[in-house]
Amino acid sequence: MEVVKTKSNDAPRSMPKQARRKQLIEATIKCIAEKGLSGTTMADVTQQAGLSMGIVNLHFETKEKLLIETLRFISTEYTSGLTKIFNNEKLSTEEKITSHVSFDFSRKITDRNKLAVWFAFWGETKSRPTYLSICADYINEIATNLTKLFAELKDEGNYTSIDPELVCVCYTALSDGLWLDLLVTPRGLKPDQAQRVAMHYLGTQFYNHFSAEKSSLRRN
Amino acid sequence: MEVVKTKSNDAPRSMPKQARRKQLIEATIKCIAEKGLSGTTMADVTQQAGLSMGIVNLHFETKEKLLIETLRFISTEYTSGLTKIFNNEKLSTEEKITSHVSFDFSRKITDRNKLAVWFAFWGETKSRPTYLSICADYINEIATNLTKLFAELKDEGNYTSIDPELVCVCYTALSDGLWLDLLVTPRGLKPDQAQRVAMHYLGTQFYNHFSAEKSSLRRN
DNA sequence: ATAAAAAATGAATAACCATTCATTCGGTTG
DNA sequence: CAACCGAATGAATGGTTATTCATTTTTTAT
Repeated sequence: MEVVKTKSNDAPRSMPKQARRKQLIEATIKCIAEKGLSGTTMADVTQQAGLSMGIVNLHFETKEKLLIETLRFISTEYTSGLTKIFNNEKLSTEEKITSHVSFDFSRKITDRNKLAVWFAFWGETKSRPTYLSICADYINEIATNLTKLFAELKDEGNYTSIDPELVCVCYTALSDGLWLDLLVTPRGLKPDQAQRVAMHYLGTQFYNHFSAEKSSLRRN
Repeated sequence: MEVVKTKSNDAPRSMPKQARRKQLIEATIKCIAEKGLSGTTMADVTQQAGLSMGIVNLHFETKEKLLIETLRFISTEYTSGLTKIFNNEKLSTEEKITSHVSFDFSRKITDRNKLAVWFAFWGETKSRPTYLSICADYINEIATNLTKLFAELKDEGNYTSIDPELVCVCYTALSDGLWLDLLVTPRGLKPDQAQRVAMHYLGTQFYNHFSAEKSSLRRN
């Protein structure tokens, strides 16, 4: 058990409250991965968290709000990771792009529980526009940033026939598809192989920067 | 109303029975698209079909079985379309590949209702392996066929450094990601633009066959 | 035309599940 | 130590929904 320091009178109660919320969100992620979005009940979540039935309504008011906060949680985790890379002054354009790709296929992001949550929500966006509205902003921001990076690298490398926007759309769709692959066929591609596939595509565009020499699927 | 000929005594009752099943499956597709997998009730489906409550249990025994048959229906529709192309003796390898891509982004396949069903099920595969097992066979078959086509085109065009398997994985992930895009942001890419993105990638591999001249996103 | 069989209906049932709230718990304060 | 207060509990509630099946309607066979 953690000992929570309540000496300070600035944020005494809010800290433990946030911790509870995070605990419940993490329980929710696990439940969605194990039982699906439709199969996840309040009883499941609270039991997974080792707490009692009423706790979710106490902290989130409603099941739907818990789900929304869960989606927001993984969205924020993803976006903030990428924003950090994009704003890192120490990295060159090329390094930012490779960092972006590495992040996309890092353990944190390709965790199958989280991927299950992503796709559970994507599968419901048509019927529940709220889910989409949570992600819409970050999707646009990431696309804008990534397109900028591709445009910069195009200039730096004197590539003439590259369409940065097209490359961004293509890369984004490719990584979405690779995530789906990682989720549904865990016996197939492994994250590092998926990353190599993504780099293989970027290698076709920025051939002087991302050599395709080692992008084979068959690797020791 | 259709007039069903029941003269023949070989398959008299089975025809109308199949028709009912198809009617219910189509109602299910619409409901899943409109209300999500978790939000789709028996009452919704039967009402959508203009029939009475008990009808699903009569024809499918159980809700779960209806869902499984619905997934099987769209899987079969997709696979049989591709198989027809692959087995069409009149088409050259190049034509088979372009037909494959055209099919992937045809109206029939990019119908947002059907895409919603696809991703609704993908979002639940981790918790319900049955859903995956329905698709596992066809996924493998399609990958095998497509890899073969890429290998053939590689030989025909004397491309030296192409890895057909890698290209197949990359193309497949790319089209999955583009479908997701078509589903969640219908204001964004249109099917024909998505198809151009897919061809843009193939153009990077088979540059002598699939010219990249008109793969820009911005098109009248 | 009539009987028999099949298909369809929809009210009733039973299971499930989100939410509520009276009560308990644990810690802080005076 | 006693009074207080927010956090947590979990049994009870009420709404929802899959499934059943006795009855009705339609089709087929004689």
